[in-house]
Amino acid sequence: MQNKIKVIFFGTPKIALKSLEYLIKSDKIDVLAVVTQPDKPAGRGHKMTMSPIKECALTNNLPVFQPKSIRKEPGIQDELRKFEPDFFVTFAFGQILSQEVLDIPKYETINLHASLLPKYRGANPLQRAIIDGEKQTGICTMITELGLDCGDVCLKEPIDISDNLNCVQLFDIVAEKSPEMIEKTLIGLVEKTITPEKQCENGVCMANKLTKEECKIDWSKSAHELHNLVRGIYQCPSAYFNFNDKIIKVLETEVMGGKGSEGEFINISKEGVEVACGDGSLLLKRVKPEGKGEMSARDWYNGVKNVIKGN
RNA sequence: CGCGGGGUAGAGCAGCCUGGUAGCUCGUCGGGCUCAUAACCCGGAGGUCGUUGGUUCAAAUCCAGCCCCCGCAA
Repeated sequence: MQNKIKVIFFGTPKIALKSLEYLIKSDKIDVLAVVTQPDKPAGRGHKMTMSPIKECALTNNLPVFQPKSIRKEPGIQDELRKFEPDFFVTFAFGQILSQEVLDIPKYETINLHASLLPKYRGANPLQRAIIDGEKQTGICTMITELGLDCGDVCLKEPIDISDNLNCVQLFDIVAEKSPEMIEKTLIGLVEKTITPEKQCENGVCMANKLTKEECKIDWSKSAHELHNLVRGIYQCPSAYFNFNDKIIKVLETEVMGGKGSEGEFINISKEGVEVACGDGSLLLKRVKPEGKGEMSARDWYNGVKNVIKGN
């Protein structure tokens, strides 16, 4: 290949960071600019915080654009057009593009989506796949079209989900595998060795945003379902239940076969606290009570016993 | 100045309001019981109560400052 492929990278959270870094270092790709979400007040104290992608762009002296909504800001669109990019690359950007935006690059806009399309289109594909107990998910690169994750698929790579894999581990796997897939897709499209394929419309399902209600543990559900929920939303934002008016986040569990009334602590052991569910029981191994750090469920119970006695 | 919880033995907590011998569960060490045990019984070690200063005859406890950890919200 004679010339580097000129791209503008659209992304926001950490999962896309390795991809951006990789493309910047690549000798086949030239990253011209970065588009990311505006800085926002975040965290305790509401300090203004920039996205991980912006930080990376700044340290690499790349121009950064932060539209509130790229669709509604023709000024920024014009700026991007001036770079004469070959491609736009989007990865967890967090905004919907418009046709005017899609028309800017010489070739296409490609998007990376972490599911085996057409399954799990939308906001939370990784977490949804685990919550649903899927044994496999994957990563797709695709041609971006106006609908949500509905464009033709370029490359597809499956990822197995083992029984105890949590979403943070899965994020890491996706973050790790994505960079090369993006590069391959770009090169493949330029050299016409990749033919994008239409998605089969039969298997479409959506990965909707998680609601707060979904994150609360309902002990009438089966131990399997709850185990999947716990690992599916591990640390972000974590499944929880209430105890003594405190939120107790559950970080690690194991499915057991114990019996008892739903929500009852049926056994305390070195391994943790076993709680009866609608079907089977769930062994809580690691928890994080409100205001406290992460601890083993056994330690938590040791402390909480005191308070119950005191009441 | 977004709202809030917390820092006490290796771990998790109580005690603080109403100052006066620092306690509980677990772990650990030693001993006992037992065919055996992660179960039970007996005993031991282990804490300048985050830090600095103030009030007091006396501060984990009251007051002020500082450091650190975390939940909500965004």
